[in-house]
Amino acid sequence: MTVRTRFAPSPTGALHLGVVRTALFAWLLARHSGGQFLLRIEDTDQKREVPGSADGIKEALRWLGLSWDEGPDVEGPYGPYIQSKRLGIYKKYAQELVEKGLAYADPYSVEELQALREKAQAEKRPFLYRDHRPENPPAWDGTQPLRIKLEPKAWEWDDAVMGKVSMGPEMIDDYIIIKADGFPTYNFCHIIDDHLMNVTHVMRSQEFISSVPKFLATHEVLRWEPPINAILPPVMDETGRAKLSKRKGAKPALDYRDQGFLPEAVLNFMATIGWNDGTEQEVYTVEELVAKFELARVQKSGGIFDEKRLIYLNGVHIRRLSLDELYLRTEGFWPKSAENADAMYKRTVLSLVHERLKYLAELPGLTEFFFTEPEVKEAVITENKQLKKLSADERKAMISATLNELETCDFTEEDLEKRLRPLVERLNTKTGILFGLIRASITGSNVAPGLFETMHVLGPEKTLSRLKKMI
RNA sequence: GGCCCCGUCGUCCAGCGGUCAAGACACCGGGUUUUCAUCCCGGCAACCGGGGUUCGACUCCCCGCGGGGUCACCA
Repeated sequence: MTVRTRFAPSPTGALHLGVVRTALFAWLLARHSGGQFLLRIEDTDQKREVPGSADGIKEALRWLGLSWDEGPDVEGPYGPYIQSKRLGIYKKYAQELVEKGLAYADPYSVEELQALREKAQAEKRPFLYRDHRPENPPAWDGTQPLRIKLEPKAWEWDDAVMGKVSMGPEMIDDYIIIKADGFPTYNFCHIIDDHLMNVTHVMRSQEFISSVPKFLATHEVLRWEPPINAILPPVMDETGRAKLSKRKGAKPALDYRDQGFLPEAVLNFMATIGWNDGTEQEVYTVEELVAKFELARVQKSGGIFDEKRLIYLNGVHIRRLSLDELYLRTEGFWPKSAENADAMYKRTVLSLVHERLKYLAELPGLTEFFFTEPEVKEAVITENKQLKKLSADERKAMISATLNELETCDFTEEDLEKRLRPLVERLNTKTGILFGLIRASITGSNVAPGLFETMHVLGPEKTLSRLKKMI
């Protein structure tokens, strides 16, 4: 049996990382088993649809490399893969159920229903629609909601992640399969699609677990064999008190791209919330994830989204990149002042900050002074515990001596070191002080790459003029 | 509230009846170093509680407690 999984988002806004994790696990299972991964757009709620968000979702998936074998833009044998284009299919199945007496029109108004619900709540008992099933329902003319008739019974099933799960008959009720606007509900049409598209493993996040009996019962009514269900543990926000959601401020996935997070790092991070391979390995390439992923090792308990860990992993993945590869990825992240800079020069600058980068948006802050004259603020001196002890005259004297020494320097790293180290002794000071002063002068910062390499890359002209400016 | 799921360091997690309860992130020390970062050493820190079962429970069972989810013409 070929494994077929799917990711079926609603185009109601940007994709956030909690949802990405669901997509990732489905994708990993398909890729691991050499099966197929489908993308299906579930746009049956016209009111909530956000124009353009389906494109945003696809863009995010492409950025992450979660490629789909069938879906919008990649037609396959079971298309279309957009639910609003499949309305006829759902209607056909609905009609069949009506004819068999397995579905019926709902005669109640929204208000009447609401009143019944409130009454039940006031009496502290669960509301069940089936207690109010109309005895002689009106013929379904398509303007009333259509309900499926489900037999109330207890269900027990095997979930690929949670194991044995059971729920009582109160979890089953006649639910709406076609809304008054003619669109099907998720509960109904996703089952039809998953079946028709031969999806073998259906992954859903934990919020759906109590709906599973409903899905199973629907399969029974349709006389279909249900797929393997897998409930994924929730990803919680940093407070640990709520599921990650855009309402709670989860950032869109593409924000991470714009911050300069690498897709492989994001995938690595998300995969290890709720899954591990049982070894001590923490850093994975995407290929390794594909090779090692298995549903059986997916955790039952939820995990917190700890961005610090993502940042750490991103740094690891950046360091693993070759300089050439990293350079390719930095496009769009350089400071404005680097706009017309020479590619070779930028590449060299990049080599100096390669292992310091945690995410690419840090690039301007780390490299700006290589491209434009830094402003040396007073604070750079006063906030440096070594330099603030120096008087202005002492500083001038040191810089003068440095300028003097560098006059005949060829500005190779070796020569710079050969000149400046002895100067420390001659000036009767400490390396931290002299080098710190030079660094502040030429970079405008107390934090920068190694001094000699920085001076070498900057070259004699800029270095000397910046030093002179300090006097 | 009913129902359901979950419960190991602050965080991600290993463990699957017998371990000094491992690793990583974060944090704190120390080393390397001209700063930062990297790298290397070290430290802090956990089995929710109570009952069982057992020669022996983090591991199995029950009851609490805690957290999350769900009870829509949303997905």
